[in-house]
Amino acid sequence: MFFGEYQYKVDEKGRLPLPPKFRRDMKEAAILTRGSEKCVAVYPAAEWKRLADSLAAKTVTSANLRKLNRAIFGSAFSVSFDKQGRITLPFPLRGYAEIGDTVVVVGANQYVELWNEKAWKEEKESAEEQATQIMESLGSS
Amino acid sequence: MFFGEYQYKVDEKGRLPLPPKFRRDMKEAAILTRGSEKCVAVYPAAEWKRLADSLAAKTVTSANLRKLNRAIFGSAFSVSFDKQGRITLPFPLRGYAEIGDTVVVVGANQYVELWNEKAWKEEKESAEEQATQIMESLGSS
DNA sequence: ATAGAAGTGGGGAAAAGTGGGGAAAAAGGG
DNA sequence: CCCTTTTTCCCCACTTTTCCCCACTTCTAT
Repeated sequence: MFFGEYQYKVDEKGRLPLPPKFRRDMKEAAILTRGSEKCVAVYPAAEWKRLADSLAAKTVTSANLRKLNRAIFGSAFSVSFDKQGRITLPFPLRGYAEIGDTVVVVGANQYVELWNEKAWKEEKESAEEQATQIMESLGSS
Repeated sequence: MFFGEYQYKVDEKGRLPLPPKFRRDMKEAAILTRGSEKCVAVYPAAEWKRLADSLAAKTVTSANLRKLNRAIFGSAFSVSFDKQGRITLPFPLRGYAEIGDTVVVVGANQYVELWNEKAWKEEKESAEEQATQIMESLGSS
């Protein structure tokens, strides 16, 4: 389970550390992919496999399956940690989430998200605003 | 399992590299054929055999199946890697996918696709859109 | 105050990307 | 059928990028 919010620098080589607690749950490797919002999603290998399998199990037309494969696998990258516990952010993802020389690492229960500092601030505000409503509607079901 | 998105140059001789990780899963050779969308599909030999067998298993009476066979096998090329890990893109396929002097190599789980840069950008957007819908419907389960 | 852990930066070796030359093979014409 | 021309394939060389390792600084906890 991942939670908390951390800010780090991204160095000139595109490297960024993950919090030690997160690292331990990622073992040696992690899968990065595009998040639904403008961020990068980081999955532990096992969690990624679970997600990929559940998508593969979904019955869709073959044309849709191809599209789905492209969306899921096309933007996925496997990364490993160096001796300092850093990962290197692949260029396409870095561009997509518009991450410059700083990054916000956010725990999101089953996985982790990487955000542009400014984008995260905005998302956070809107999330806090809506969280109350969502929790109330959840409670009534 | 193939994933990720990589951009390479195609040199004057029609050669292009594949990512080292992909190469390792292709052993010595690969099969190229027309993709269903405007791209080139790259199969590892084993995966290609699986595909060919599954087609052979169907009853040959259907005219449509014969057409399919011609389309798939007629435009299939076996290619090998040179010492630098490159393949040579056969001219007919290069023309079909309209691949110029740059190419985008996309992992799509069981196989790999080669795209014209611009065409991939468009396909990617529509794939993302659709994937979001499917994933959200999955999320409720 | 000190020791350990974590964040940050950079240098060097190895791997990967890119381009081109030459030999062998194939194709074509006399 | 042989010779010439063209194409293909293999190999070599250079450049760029990546990865691994080391070192320094900062923060925290005892």
